[in-house]
Order: sequence, then structure tokens, then C-alpha cells
Amino acid sequence: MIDTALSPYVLASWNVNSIRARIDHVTRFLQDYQSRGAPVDVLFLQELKAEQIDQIHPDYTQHAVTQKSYNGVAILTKGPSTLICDRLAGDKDDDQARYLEVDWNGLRLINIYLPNGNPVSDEGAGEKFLYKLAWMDRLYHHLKTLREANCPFVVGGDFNVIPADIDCYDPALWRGDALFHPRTHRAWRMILNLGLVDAFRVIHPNTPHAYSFWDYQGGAWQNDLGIRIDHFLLSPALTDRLLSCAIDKSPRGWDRPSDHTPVVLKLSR
DNA sequence: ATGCCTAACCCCGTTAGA
Repeated sequence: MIDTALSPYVLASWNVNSIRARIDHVTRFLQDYQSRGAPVDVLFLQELKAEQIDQIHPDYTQHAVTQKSYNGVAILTKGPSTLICDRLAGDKDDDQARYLEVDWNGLRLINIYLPNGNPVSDEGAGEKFLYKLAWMDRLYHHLKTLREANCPFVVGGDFNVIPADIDCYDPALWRGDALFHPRTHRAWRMILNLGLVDAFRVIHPNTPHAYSFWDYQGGAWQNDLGIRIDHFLLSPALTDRLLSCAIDKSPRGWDRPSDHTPVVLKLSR
């Protein structure tokens, strides 16, 4: 008999690059963890790319914010959860479906699809890059509010941030890209300096080739030319409950995969 | 070589992703 009181919470985050194209992969992923005795309690999905989505899995409470063709994020939880917010504070005119915040067992779950930001353009004045930086600043201010309220939270998702050299196959090649730009890194540090921990990197401080994304082009997957851009950040109280964080490479090797693979976090209950 | 995949959408090419 499994002692559920001692089993950890399992949280996963996955940019599926279209939920319609990847629904069977999501089902298989959840089934695999279920059959391995580590059922997923919380699943964050990004890039749904569909305005209308059905119930993704019958065993979960589902929240989603969507738009036609682009973006879209969902949070699936075992048991009840309540919607807190489906857009990031700080810009009333921003209607892109990139942010979802729910309460689950007194824990704040925040799923993000942070803007890519390319092209950076001359002097970093590209419209998309400025939107990314502004979005990161808005995220910083919102998380600061939660920190000051001592609200325990986990932020997971596709950050479109390569945190450091170790997180990409060729730092020289990424220099100047919106995912690896000094201004992106500064915004990332601002967020971490609220007292948050990059769960994967604190568990695996020196592990190279720990990637969560491989481009479809140029045999990137076959040659392991990847980048780590999908992350879980934990507030201090949750950092104390961090048991493990791993990147599950297997779904990237399935037939017609997403270009991202899931990150899996375990927290003590 | 802002490109050698992939998906959406809407017409069978364009846009976006990272």
C-alpha cells in the first residue's frame, strides 16, 4: 500500500507547441508517471495555440487562458484549485494569453509563457524585445508583492531565458539573442534576487547539457544542440520543501514531438 | 545563410517560434 501522506507533490511544466497536435503526448506523459508510481499532481502547459480547448485529462481540475493561433497556457491540478488571475498585472492593454495564477491547497501556482523577444534589433530597441523586458519587469513587481505578503508560490513555465553559459550549447552563438541578452539577464537576476531559487540549478549546480529545448532544424536534437529555457522558480518557504528537479528528455524523442520537453519538480508535502 | 523544421490559418503562401 502506498503511503500517500509521505509521497511528494509532483509538478511538471511543458511547452507543448500546440495542444491539438500534442494531446496524445500529454496523455502518454501523465500515464507514464502514473504507472511509475509518481503521478503528476500539477501540470503547467504553454503554447496551446488554440482558442477553444477541451478538457485535457479527466482526472484534473483545469484552468486555461487562450487566444487564437498563438500563446495560451493551462494549469491542471489534482483536486480543486481556484483561479486567482489570468493576466499579468501592470499593463491593461496587454491581452496576450501568457499568464495564469491559481490557488491550490494554499499554494500559489503561477504558469508563464514569457515573450521570446526576438528580434532584438539595433540598440535593443525592437518592439518585441521591449515587450519582453517590460513583461519581465511586470513579473518582478507582481512577485515582489507576493513575497512581501509572505505568500508561498511556484513560478513555472517557458521563460525564454537562458540563465547562463552552462545552459546552452554555444554561448558565443547566443550572445545578443533576446534569450541571452545582458538586459534579459539583468531582469532575470532582479527576479531571482527577490529570494527565489532556480529549482533545477540548485539541485544540479554543475550539470552541463541539461536542456529543455532543441530546435526542429539542423539536427539540433540528434546533436544535442539545446538550451535550458523552461524553469521552476520557488519562493523561500517552498525552497525548503524542494526534493528534486529534473528534465525528462524522453518526450522530445517521441514521434512528432514538441520542440520542448517537460521539467519535473518534486516538493515535500 | 534571419537560415536547412513545424504548426496555424487560410487559401495552396505567410507568420511565428527560439
